[in-house]
Amino acid sequence: MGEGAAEGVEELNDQMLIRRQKLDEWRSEGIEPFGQRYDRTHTAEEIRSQFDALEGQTVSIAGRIIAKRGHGKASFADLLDGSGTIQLFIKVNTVGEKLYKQYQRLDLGDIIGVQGTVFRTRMGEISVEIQEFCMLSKALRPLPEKWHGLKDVDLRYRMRYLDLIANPEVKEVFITRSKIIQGIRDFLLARGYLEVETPMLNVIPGGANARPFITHHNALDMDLYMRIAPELYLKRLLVGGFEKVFEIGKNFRNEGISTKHNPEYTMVELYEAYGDADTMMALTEELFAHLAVLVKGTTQVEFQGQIIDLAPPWPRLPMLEAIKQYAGIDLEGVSDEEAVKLAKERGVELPPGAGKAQVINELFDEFVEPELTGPVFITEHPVEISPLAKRKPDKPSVTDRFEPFIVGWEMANGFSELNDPIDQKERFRQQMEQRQAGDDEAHMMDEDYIVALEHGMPPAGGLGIGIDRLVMLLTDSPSIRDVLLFPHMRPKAD
RNA sequence: GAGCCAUUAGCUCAGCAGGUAGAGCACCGGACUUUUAAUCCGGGUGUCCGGGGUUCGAAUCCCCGAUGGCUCACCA
Repeated sequence: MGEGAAEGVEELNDQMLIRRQKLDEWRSEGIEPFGQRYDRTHTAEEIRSQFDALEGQTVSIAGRIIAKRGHGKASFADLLDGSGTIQLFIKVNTVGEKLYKQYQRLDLGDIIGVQGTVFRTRMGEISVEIQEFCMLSKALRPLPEKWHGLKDVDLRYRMRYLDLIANPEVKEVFITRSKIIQGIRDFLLARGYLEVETPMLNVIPGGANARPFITHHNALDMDLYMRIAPELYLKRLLVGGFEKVFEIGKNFRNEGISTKHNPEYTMVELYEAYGDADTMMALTEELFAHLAVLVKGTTQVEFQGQIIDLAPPWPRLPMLEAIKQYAGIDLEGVSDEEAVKLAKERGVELPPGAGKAQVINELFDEFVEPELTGPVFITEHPVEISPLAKRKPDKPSVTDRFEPFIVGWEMANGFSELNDPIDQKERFRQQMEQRQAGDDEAHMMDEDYIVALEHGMPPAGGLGIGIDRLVMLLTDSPSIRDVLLFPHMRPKAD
């Protein structure tokens, strides 16, 4: 991308040519259209909110011209800055012929600095009457259409800056995203958590069942993996004596792209020594409700027409009970063979060699998950699909794990952390078997992590929350691309 | 990865019983000293996504490809 333009291969359309001509006109008058620092006294929003104090005063503002309305010897324009828009007014007998002519040369999209007087027009619009203005940046390409905005989703994602200019509501989503992430950080810091950073380049990718991206380190001449989760590093920190840690950052998973999946996505993972799954469920409820109030002012959240109340406490539903309830199949005490038979009777496809754990997983995904408007905690996942979670003391075939579901999506994942190194090694061994059987998402063996556990890790609760989905929920965005500034796109080949 | 749909001017979209393209905004020229989707007069600025094919003739029909959207599959 950009090669063509850089080499001047790209053809200029009439509007681009005219804007380049205007660039030359500015320069022929000794004015550099790509200007310097500009000291503003106010933003557009401040002028509007502080109008009573500012009326008749001289202010300096800066921004992008997004509309012009000419009336011969007087003109109006709309100036957009980071706070919003403000109307500009200019009269030839105030500024003189020369400046007025220069004003008329301005194109939509140009960025200017304005010194002028605050006043209200006959129609009641708070405005700034230009006394002086200067060029800060010349726009060499036209903006998208003012009324319909930029609709082409391909262009919106590829040229997000235009989307942000043309569709102001898009900005709001990303402001909310920032508030949510800051809200999570504040919430955890206030509870004594320490924010840490762990490697994104991994020798052994762990902490999740997923296919990783592979990259290469030249000096070491070795392949490295982009992390699929920070979990195993964060738990090493529990061994080291940090008792409450969290990390906010990207995970990378080499899997499909959809309205709910982007190859790189943002997670918060946190671990609390001496806690357990119950500690984490309580924290999850509180955090979600807190964030909803922070960005919406209420725990009642509307998503695509349905109202979800995030106020704690959320119901807890063991996986087998959920399957009984939604699929009408009771797997309690059922053998592997019987479980597989029951699933096949319901038309569920299973990989060869699947056992009861896979049956539970498949039945849950197919019959239960879409029904979970929630919020609800699904608990007691089979040990086979939870290789890093502690077993329930009274029920060793399942783990002390939970996943909150809202609007049918898995929003997070948490459990009491497995701190028995011998059990952990055995779990890894089973994962390796699955790997050898062709499951390339099964966990890899991490001997170094076992060694860490052998030094003693306190019992702990752990939690990972998919921040993108959380932002989707709280901004009523149906696609993950709407909450990512630059979602992954194929390069445009032409 | 599979299916369906889309791609026409800078932007938003018409045009698709096959006769080489139109509108609004933007842009260009002109008028206009309080407009706000300003208005009025004049001007269409185009690789109809790309490449083949059918046809006297293709934006339109067929095939291949590119990109995007949705659905499904895998996952969070």
